[in-house]
Formats: sequence, C-alpha cells, structure tokens
Amino acid sequence: MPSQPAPRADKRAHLVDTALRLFATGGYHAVGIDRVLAEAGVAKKTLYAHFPSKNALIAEVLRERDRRFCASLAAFVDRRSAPLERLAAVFAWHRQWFAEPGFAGCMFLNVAAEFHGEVAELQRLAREHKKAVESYLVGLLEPLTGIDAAPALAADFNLLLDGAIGVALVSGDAEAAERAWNMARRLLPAAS
Amino acid sequence: MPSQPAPRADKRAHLVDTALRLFATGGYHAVGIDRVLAEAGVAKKTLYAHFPSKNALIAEVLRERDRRFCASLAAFVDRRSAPLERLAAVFAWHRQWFAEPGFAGCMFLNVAAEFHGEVAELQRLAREHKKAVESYLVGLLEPLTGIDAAPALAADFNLLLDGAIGVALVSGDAEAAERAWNMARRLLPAAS
DNA sequence: CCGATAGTAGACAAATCTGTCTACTTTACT
DNA sequence: AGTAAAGTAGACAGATTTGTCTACTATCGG
Repeated sequence: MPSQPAPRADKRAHLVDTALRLFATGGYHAVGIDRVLAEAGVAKKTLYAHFPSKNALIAEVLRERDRRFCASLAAFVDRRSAPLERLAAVFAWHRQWFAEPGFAGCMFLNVAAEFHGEVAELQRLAREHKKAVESYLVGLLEPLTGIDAAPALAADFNLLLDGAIGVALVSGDAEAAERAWNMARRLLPAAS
Repeated sequence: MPSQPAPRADKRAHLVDTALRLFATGGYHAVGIDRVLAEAGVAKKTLYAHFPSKNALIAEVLRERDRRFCASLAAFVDRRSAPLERLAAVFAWHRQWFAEPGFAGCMFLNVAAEFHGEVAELQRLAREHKKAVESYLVGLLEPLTGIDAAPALAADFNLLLDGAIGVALVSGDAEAAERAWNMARRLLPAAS
C-alpha cells in the first residue's frame, strides 16, 4: 500500500499549534502571518501550500481549539463519577483556565467579536463550538434533572459559562467561575 | 466674555460619533482611520489635531459609549417605578439592544478581546464600564434584597448580562436576554 | 478689514499586511 | 542511486496601515 502520499504533514500541525498559541493571546488581526511563521520556524511557502489564506488557517486553528477544549474538559470531568461533581468540574475547569498566565478570553467569542458576520465560516465555527459545549452540558445534567429539564438548564449553564468568561476577561478575576457555579447550583431543581 | 475660544469643537463630536458607529459594527482593527475620516467627511489633519493617535480616539469612543449606554439604560429603567420592574427593565433593554440590526457585541468586551492587556488604558476603560454597570445594579437591587445582599447579587447579575451578550453575539439570538432574566428571577431571595 | 484659528484636500513617509514566486535544499520512497 | 515531493529563505508585488506635512480656504473676533 502507498501508506501516506504526503509524509510532511507534521509541519502543518506545528504551524497550527503555533498559530493557535499566538492568536489566542494576541488576537487575530493583531498577529500577522509573518509573526506566526517566524515563531514556528516555517517558510511562508509552506503555509500557503497547506492553507489558501490566513482565514483558512484561522478556521483550522478554531477546529483544533475545539478538539483540545473538548478533550481537556472531558478528561477533567471524567476524573469524577458522581453526577453533581462532574457538573461542578466543568466550572472548576474554567476556573483553572482563567487563571492560566496568558488567558485572553474564549477564542470563539473573540473571533465573533473581531470578524462578526463578515467571515461566515468563522462565525459558523464559533456557533458550533458553543453548541457542542451546550450538548455536553445536556449529558451531564440528565442524571441530575431528568431528560426533560436538561436541555433548558444546559442553555442556562452555557450562558453562565460565557458570562464567567466575559467577567474573567475584563476584570482578570478567575473567581468568576466560582460565582457562576454558585449560581448554577442554586438553579438546580433539588440538589445541595 | 470671550464665550468659546474653540468654536469648531463640533467636528470632534462628529468624529467620535462616526468612529463609535464604525468601530461598534466593524471592530477596532478591521476599521481603519481612513474609513472613519471618509465616512465622517473630516480631514485627517483635523483628527490628529484632536487626538494624538488612533488608540486615543478609541479611548474617547469608549468614554462616549459608556455615557450613552448609561444614559439610555437609566432612561429606560426610569420609565418604571416598581423595583422588580425596574430590574426587569435592565434585561429588557439588553434584549432590545441585541435585536438591533448592527448588533456586534459589547464594545468593552470586544476591546478587551482585541487588545487584551497591550493597551492598558483601553483595558481600564472596559473594567470601569463593567464596574459602573454593576454599581447601577446594586442600586436597583437594594430595594428588593436589602443593602447587605445587593452587592453579591449585582455581581451575579452582571455576569448574567455578560453571558447574555456572549450568547447573543455568537448565536445571534436576542432571546438570550430573556433567558438571563429568567435565571435572575430564580436567584432573587423571595420574589415572584 | 485683517489676522488668527480651524478646517480641507491630499501627497508623502515608513511600516506592515497578505499572498506569490524563484532558486535552492532536504527528505523519503522506490 | 535517483527522482519527486516537500521545505527553506527571502525577494517581490500590491495593498493598506498610522501618522506627518504642505498648501490652500473659510470663518470669526476685534
């Protein structure tokens, strides 16, 4: 079998990894292609061999960010077994995230803020990510609230998480995650 | 009396007004100085006679946005007299805002997302705006919850509003404001 | 009426941005 | 070993960015 016809695909991953880090902490417009290339140690031609444009790179960065976000969150949650603790872990995970040194908000909220509407693909990726988080919350809520009440509460909790992100971004206060969790607990039907 | 030594100060206001509109719907990096000047019908030299840099213009835009935001919200709230209705009006005002055609999120959250940390002045203005909103919420909550419980609930409600802004921005759903208000009601100590 | 002030129009500088292209080098599979 | 794919370095084009500067014009107070 011909195995891989494109064996140099690790450069692409490194490029996306570097771009992810720089865009996350520096913003999409403020960080230029040349900066990403210099930091990654990759030639400009290689970038445009893998992606047709900067926006296409940003789109791939968002897809990668979504993968890492979901994987990291799920791993953190799966260290707990009790349903209420698993739900609490979502907020605790956010709290850790906010306290990271280079925290600069949610890449999906930020992309919506910077490109809002102009680039439909990026807007779509942002919407899909938030939808994925909400669906994940539904699964965590079902054991606690039953299958009927879970979707509405998941939307509520999703809003709480976005609110915590906004507060943490502007005020720099990682405790926003705890504030959101305290509100979430009070909104649960009949738990401690 | 010498009345006004600088009678041509209305150009400045027009400049800020145009910049406010364009930055709000187009983003800070994406909208260039030339675009603002063309739209305002003002010469470049006039801009730099009033402001030392683009960032200084952005700072003034944020100050103006804070003034208008607070004035518009207060006027909307003051049409009600019952404390609970006045509080509900805050969320209803946000709902109207989200449904406006060019809605593109909160200019203060967005400035934090685009410049996060680099430009200390802009970050400070964002933080102060959110603090002002929270203080306003304290005043609305005191008649409902007493003077002791109000500050903590105001911080909670502020987080709810930021969450609604985030959800509305990404999903385009103005109903996020109602969702936030329904959560807020459930968090009030002893109201309907 | 006249001079100072504030404005316009727009050229210009210097940097920076995305994206293309040429020439050379490394890598890997057969 | 040799060939084809993939990467590097970097010049280059063309547009766009912020900010400065020159020359001209309108307006207003005294």
